[in-house]
Amino acid sequence: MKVSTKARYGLRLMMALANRYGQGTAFLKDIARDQELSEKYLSHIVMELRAAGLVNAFRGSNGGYVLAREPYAITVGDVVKTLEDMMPVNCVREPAVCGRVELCSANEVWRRLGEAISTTLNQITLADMLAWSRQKNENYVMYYL
Amino acid sequence: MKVSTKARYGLRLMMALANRYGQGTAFLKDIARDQELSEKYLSHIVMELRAAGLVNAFRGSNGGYVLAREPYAITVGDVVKTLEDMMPVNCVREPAVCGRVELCSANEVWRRLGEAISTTLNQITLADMLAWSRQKNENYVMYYL
DNA sequence: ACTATTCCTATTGTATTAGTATGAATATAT
DNA sequence: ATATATTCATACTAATACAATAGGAATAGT
Ligand code: FES
Ligand code: FES
Repeated sequence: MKVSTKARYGLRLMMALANRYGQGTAFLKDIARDQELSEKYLSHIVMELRAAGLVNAFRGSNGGYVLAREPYAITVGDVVKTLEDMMPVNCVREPAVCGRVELCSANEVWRRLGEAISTTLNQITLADMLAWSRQKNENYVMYYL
Repeated sequence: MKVSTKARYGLRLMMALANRYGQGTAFLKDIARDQELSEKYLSHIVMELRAAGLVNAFRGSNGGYVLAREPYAITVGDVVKTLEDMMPVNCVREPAVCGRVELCSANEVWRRLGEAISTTLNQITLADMLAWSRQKNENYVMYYL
């Protein structure tokens, strides 16, 4: 039960964009360098985020990416669910997978788990994360002064 | 973010034992047949459950397995956490994995997610599941009479 | 002794995930 | 126009984790 690196990288990418929201587009190249991630791999990820309407893309020289909405209007759930399936088991949505779902009590366990996961991630916005990050950064700087 | 089949099978195995709790030992062979799972594969799983103190084993002819505690005293969390890691990301427990955890706000997201997962699974007992299952079974039988 | 079970270790198979390669399409700037 | 810098699209390869099997040793009843 691990979240994929795709989702983790995707969230970091979104945070990089959130962090400079309002300051124009960012090149994938720069984000990849800053976050120390493969640009090629990130390009797959950002394309999915674009298809999901979470970022806007501009092609050509001086192109780049921007967040499609303000940070408070994008949740971690939005990001994660476009990059991987947040339902921890298939038989909740497709009862056909396990025979005799009517009799299976495990099904209810996984349904509740799925609900807990999405509830948790849906209630954290990128703006929340920005606030945490800035607070952490303050403490960090203070500590090392 | 899927729960492994190991954990899913393990839970079904535990439910099979819970369902006949108080009626002596069960052979793995029979459980495997009833649940339509590979006995070989189940044998790995049940060994881990035994090592975790969730089932007791008896060797030799007329051996078998029994639940180590009463169904209300075993949670789904107990079962799942012995069969896979319930923490969805490594850097929560081992901050060294990602550099600069102090500055990373994603860390807090995964910490909360891990908490939601274990809270959810820890509060469901095998007895709860038995109750659901019996209720479902009643409805099922009624419906098809 | 015989049989039926659990226990142990090693190996193989399979699917998913992670990452790379290559080049086309597109927009800007000179 | 041409050069350049970016995103876009598709195909391929590599690495890892997961699922399952194989073969036999240990153990305990009959
Ligand atoms: S219906 Fe899928 S776990 Fe039982
Ligand atoms: S510290 Fe692990 S996600 Fe940032």
